[in-house]
Amino acid sequence: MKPFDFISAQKKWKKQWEKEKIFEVKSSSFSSNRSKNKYVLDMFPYPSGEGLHVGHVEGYTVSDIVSRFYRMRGFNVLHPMGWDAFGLPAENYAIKNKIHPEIVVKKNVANFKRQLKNLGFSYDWSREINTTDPNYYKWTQWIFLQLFKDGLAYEKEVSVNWCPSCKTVLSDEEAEGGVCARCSTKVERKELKQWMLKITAYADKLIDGLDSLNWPQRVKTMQKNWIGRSQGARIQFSIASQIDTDFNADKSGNNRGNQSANQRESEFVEVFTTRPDTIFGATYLVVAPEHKIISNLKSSIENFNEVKKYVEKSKNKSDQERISEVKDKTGVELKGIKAINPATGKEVSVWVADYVLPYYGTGAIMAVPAHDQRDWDFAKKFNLPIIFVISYDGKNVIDNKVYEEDGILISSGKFNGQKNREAISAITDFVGGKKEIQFKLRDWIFSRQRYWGEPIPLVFCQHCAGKINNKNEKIKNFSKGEILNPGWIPIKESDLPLKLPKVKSYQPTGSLSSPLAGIKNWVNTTCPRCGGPAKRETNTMPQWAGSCWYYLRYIDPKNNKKIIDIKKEKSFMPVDLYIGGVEHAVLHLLYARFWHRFLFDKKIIKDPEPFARLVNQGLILGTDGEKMSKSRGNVANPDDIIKEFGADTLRMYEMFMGPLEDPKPWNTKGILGILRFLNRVWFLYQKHFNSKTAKPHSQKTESDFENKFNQSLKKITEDIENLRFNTAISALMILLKELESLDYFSKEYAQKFILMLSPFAPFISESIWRDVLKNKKSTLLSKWPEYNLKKSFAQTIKIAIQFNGKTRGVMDFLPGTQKEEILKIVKADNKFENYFKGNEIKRVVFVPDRIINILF
RNA sequence: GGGGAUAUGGCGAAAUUGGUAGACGCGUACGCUUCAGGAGCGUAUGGGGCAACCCUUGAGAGUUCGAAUCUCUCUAUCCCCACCA
Repeated sequence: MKPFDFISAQKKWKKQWEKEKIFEVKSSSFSSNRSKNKYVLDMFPYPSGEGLHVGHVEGYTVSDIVSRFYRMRGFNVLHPMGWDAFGLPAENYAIKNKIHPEIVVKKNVANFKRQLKNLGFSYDWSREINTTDPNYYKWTQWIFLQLFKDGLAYEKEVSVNWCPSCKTVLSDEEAEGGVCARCSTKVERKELKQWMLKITAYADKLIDGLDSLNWPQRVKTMQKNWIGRSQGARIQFSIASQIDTDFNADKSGNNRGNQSANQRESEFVEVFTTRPDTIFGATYLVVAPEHKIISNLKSSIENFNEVKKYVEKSKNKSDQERISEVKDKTGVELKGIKAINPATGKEVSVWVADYVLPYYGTGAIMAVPAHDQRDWDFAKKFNLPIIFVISYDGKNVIDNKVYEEDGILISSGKFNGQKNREAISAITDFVGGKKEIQFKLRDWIFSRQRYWGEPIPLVFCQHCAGKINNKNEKIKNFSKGEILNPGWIPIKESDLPLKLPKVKSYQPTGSLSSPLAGIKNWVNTTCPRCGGPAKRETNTMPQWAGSCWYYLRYIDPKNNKKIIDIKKEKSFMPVDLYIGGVEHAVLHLLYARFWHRFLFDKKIIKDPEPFARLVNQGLILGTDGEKMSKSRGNVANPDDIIKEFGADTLRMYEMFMGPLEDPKPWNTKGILGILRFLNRVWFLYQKHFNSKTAKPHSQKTESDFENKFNQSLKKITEDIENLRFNTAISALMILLKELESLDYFSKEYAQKFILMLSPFAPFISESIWRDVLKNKKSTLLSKWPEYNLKKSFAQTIKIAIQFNGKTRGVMDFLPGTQKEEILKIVKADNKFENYFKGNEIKRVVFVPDRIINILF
């Protein structure tokens, strides 16, 4: 007999399935009850030139098995696919080869699609989307406009990575290690006006929303840490300057910003702390190099030149350099000025140091060296005073190292003797502090100085800017966004999409703007408000934008009136199962949740969270146990494996490798096990059901077999529900052995077994199902077999016989056999004679259907 | 520095969630079959011992009739965040 011909089966069924359109979800599903529907989603790929990776295959096989399983159980399953095709690689390729990114993307998409179809994935291709399609990014731009109108988009000076040799802005990934990824030149920092999205406005909702989600704990924790909510207080330290008359805070801009010109208050520094309880031990202040106090008190700072030098140096430091200094902190004292500790009333020195971050809290801290490691290090280095205010027993301190634990307050005036945590609130009030919650999360930098992205649909109009800035003008016709960003006017929604213009060169312009800035007739336009001359925004959106909402568009991909019909959205959202790599634990999954929450608040959609259940597949490593990479030469290519062993074999092997979420090394030999298994299935059906080779048989199926079959069916059903595919496959293998040992193989069980195999190995299953067993419709349109619970138990049960806790034998019993009866049989068995000799039974531990443990 | 995860044969891994440790697969050995090929089938396969038995789930302790599983103390590896006040 010839082994199964995978290649021609793949060809045949691929075509047939397409013709029968069996992967398309019924349109009536979109008006049906949510409980009848399932939404199984993959993280859509970036269509790179390399094609599909075995890691993609892992995730996509999981979602395909689950989709097929649910379909066979009678659900309407939405299982779509699309392309996240904006972004750097295509642009870089375009620069190098002078080919339009659109052409490159088209080619890569075609290749990916070919590969996905070869694997038999049951995607509904009629809902395919592409983030670079103007009909799609029209709505990405539309969402941006809603965010803008609501005041959630604003412009801000941000420092960016700049490569002086390539003359271009670099992303953080391109600037890793402080050098340009392309030319290894040292990366510089440059200040640039960028669009920001106010994701911080959603910080609370994004943390609180996590509770309701069935996500891996580690991803939830990562998001929580990333958002970084912490309870603390703002406390003011007033500044005493020796040259008080030189103050001119208002002229140079006050750091509180809104004081009137005449009313001069003395300068102060506001700090943020989570530990107001330690304030009596605050022996100095540290401000970030960017802190306004430095320029405000310029003339009071005696060593201003030295300070200025330090500030300049810090600004040019890469993140890498800053991190390498964690152990050895740098800083300069602001000589000539002192701050007053509001708790003790004593003068403390003020320092500038770049270990204080400008964007967190107030950009200034009170340093309590006795109880904070960083402050301790800094104080030791610069010989600053250290005062212990928490003691483990209220009396003594160990003064040769930092004490970070809780305890009893000392040297803290009227708070002495209290537990430090319990005194936080009272001490905050005592020093006039304001309780506040701070987040680590920073607003989302949304501009990219690139060509290959969604154009930002705004124009700048000088005339409108003047109107908004003129206080006498009535500005109530303007949106929040327009008032927040004077001069920036959104283009009309009816003019969307704002298409990317063709450009001659994708080469960076060398200035800080995108290649779009060079297209004069595109940049120059008219203002949608006043009709006057205006200029378009030339930056584009980041790659994350398109992936923030693509899962919504699959539900209603052709709607050109609305982003999505809420009625349709209701019948499929939230996503039942979302599968992808952990690498998106924070960025993509947080940005998507942010946009989703916003759309929810705007009542465009009905559910506040997009992904009810998230699963991360584990990384597939090379045969050497290392991460697969070209340079290591340990990359397994799906195309090669499909050619040699077949798509079913690849799918099943990847599922058999180990638990879904664990990292797993590739083993080329291991594939053979699956190949053998599938061929044995093929031979079994040839033997029994091929009209030329099959022999007639007449026996009835034994009831013992029925029980074994039902047991396997139950296990496989439950394993698929719990995404435990490795053990499901092992159960299929055991079952196959059972089937091979049968003389008579009834058609009923032959059918059931193939249906059970079909989600894993759709091609061979379809061949057997339709060509050998002569069924008309696909396995996918057939019902998943139901197990008979009564028959899913073994007829006899093995019970372990233990003496003094050690297993000495195993015996078969009927399920539910009583303790006394088992004991009688064990005693009568001469195998165990020796154990009873000369011993008196003290106790018998019995677990029904499991063990009997006889103790002497 | 903080957070999270993992650790079981030569290898990938199972273990009904406290009840026969090593299912299933790979590899290996021996045998069978064939016009010999990296094919197919069968048997064996954690370690030690002739044996009855003993040892064995990263190391060490504890709880229990019974621990891979629970508790404590270590060790190693991996991932994420990283001067967040």
